[in-house]
Amino acid sequence: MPRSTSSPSPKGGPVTLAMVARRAGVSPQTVSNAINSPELLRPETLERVRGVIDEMGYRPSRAAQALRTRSSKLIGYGIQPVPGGDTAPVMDRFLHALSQAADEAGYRMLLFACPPGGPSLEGYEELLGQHDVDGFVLSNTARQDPRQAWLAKRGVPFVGFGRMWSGRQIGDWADVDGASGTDAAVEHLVALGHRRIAFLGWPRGSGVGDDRAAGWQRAMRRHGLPTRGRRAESAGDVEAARIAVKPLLDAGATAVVAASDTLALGCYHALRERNAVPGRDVAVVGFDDSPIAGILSPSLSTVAQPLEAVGRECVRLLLARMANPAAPPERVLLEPSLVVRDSTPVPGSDAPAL
Amino acid sequence: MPRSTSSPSPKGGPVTLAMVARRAGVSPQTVSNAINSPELLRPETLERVRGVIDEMGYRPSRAAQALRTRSSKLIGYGIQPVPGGDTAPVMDRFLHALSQAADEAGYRMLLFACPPGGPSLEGYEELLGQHDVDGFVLSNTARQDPRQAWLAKRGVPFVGFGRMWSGRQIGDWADVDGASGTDAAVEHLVALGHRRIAFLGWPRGSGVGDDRAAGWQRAMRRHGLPTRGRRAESAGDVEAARIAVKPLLDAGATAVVAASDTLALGCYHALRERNAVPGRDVAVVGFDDSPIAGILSPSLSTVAQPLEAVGRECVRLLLARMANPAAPPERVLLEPSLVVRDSTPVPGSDAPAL
DNA sequence: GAGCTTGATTTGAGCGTTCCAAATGCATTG
DNA sequence: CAATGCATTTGGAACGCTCAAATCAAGCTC
Repeated sequence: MPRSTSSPSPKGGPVTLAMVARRAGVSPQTVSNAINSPELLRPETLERVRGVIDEMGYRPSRAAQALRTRSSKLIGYGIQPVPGGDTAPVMDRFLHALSQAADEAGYRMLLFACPPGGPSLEGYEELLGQHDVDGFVLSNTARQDPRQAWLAKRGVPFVGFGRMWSGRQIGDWADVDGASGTDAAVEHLVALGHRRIAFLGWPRGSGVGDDRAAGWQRAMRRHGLPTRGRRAESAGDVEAARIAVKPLLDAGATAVVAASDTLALGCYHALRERNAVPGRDVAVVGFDDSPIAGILSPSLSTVAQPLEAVGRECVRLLLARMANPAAPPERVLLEPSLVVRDSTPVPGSDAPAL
Repeated sequence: MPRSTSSPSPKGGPVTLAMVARRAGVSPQTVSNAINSPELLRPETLERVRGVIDEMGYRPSRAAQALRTRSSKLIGYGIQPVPGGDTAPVMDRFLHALSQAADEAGYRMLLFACPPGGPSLEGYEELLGQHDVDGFVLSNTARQDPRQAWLAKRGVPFVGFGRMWSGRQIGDWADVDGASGTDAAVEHLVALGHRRIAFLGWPRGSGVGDDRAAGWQRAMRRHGLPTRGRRAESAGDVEAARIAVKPLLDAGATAVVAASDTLALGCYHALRERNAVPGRDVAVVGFDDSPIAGILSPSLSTVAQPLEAVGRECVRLLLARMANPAAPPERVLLEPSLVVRDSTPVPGSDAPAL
């Protein structure tokens, strides 16, 4: 039964609460209550008012609500230009999840274009017009960055996607348990019979990278497998990875766990160089499940982050914080999941065609 | 000279216009004018008021402004979940450009999470709370979709990223001249000495795909090169492309222009299959300059869309439309640019190492 | 010096909503 | 019958800002 939706635009202005009230023969406050506290109205009044609301196509003005209630129902999100571009898809999915979760809670995401070259705090000062947003979602919060402290001091509720790896922990966050992901990757490879499992990561000191390395190390230890000489570090690009992984292959690794899909791709290149086939000769596992993972040939097994869940958690944490600013900080660690593809073929399945 | 920025949060509420007025010894309206129409004030008054504004850290309340001026300074943008994921980086960059351009004009981007499975119009009805946004940016407007008509009827200003290929043209848009991009690709290949240049595209009927095909065809004709048997169509995924391109290679094509980087990748696979090397044996040009283009080996020459410019244009067109709703529609076509990489080596440069 | 223009500032009202306190009706009760 | 309780509804007032019109002080003209 489609609502009438009589076109309201040709008329003068938009339909206001007062117009609805007049038409329904009640006071404006009653209409307001019909929307915000229906339980206060007598059922028959409620029904009548609702009927008029529908009939007139009334929508409360967000601006007026925001002014009166001091709540804009907006959540800020600072997007940063991604230089390499390889994490863009990840952030895109995250943003989507965030937006969806926010919508479901009656909130909207408001974008703040952080200028390239890091979130200059000076800009933030100007950027965040006090009342504009009810809360903030920060991403890439790996390291202590000034934004947290700044927002905390301002009393603006915020939540981070990502732990803080250095400095004092401030505020709530949701993050993905990277160690658990690489642990699962090792577990998977061990089950396939691998024992010489190497790790290709980023230089130490990056919290995210160290976390992922730790999961590999932990799982290796658990299985009594040696980690010495099985770990290499590389910059984030394909070429650096190709070079960095060589010693690991020379040392006879039969499997490589990489800290990112891009690094895994470097590994592919290194293998091709020596006429070896990823998946057949050496197993490779990436991290992030970026679009390239599915596109590579052979397709790349990788650790997928539960971005939808992270988005939901971020919104949940943020709303909780807004409801109770004094509550103790809450931190959520989510489990990633291993996506098995052709670069780690399970025995019995067809070897990947090259 | 850093502004004082005395922390305003410990105080009671936020600083209001009236407080500033009282402190500066002027009327509220004068403070308002100091911000919105500085030229109305006597220079010395202006300076004094500005001093107090800075000193108190005053920021106008967007909510109150929006209520009074009936303009939220918000631009809506419907983000859709990208299924394949390979255009995500493109849209991510576009969104970024959009946000940046909007910021510079004093606007902010508000995200609408379009539910997966197409923009259900019913949802839009609920989604767009009349006053919420001043205007709308639509993307993926390739085909006539109901949103345009709906927004037009509602009197909501909007601009599309992408022409409408079917149906009546409605409203303003900015788009990238795909034909010009593939034309340039052919031009480049011809300059390298190629004559048997094939085109690998999507099935006919997709406006964007036909546009890109047309550019290839046009350039081929211009050079008196035959196009018969040099064109293949494929679904958008790598595997389909790998298969679809085979006949073109069999027919002796020395170069392939693809309608997307993903299709180009399929082409890479097909070449590898026959022990040919992209760039050395057969030149390949993609479209979109997605992250994979730079990551592939050999790196992929591709046509890059000027997304930053498109973003700026979208904002410009939208603002113009809002300023003058009755103006005739304006449409802008932007030139993409060819990014030459190793898959189309220029003579004299090193052949790409495999 | 009366009248007119110009420039600078103030006054009053209202944007559309929700909060607060008070009023209304009506049944129950001392 | 007056008093009490409860459920339902109402009347201002206020949120912080800007628009339109009014005021005030000079500066000019004749």
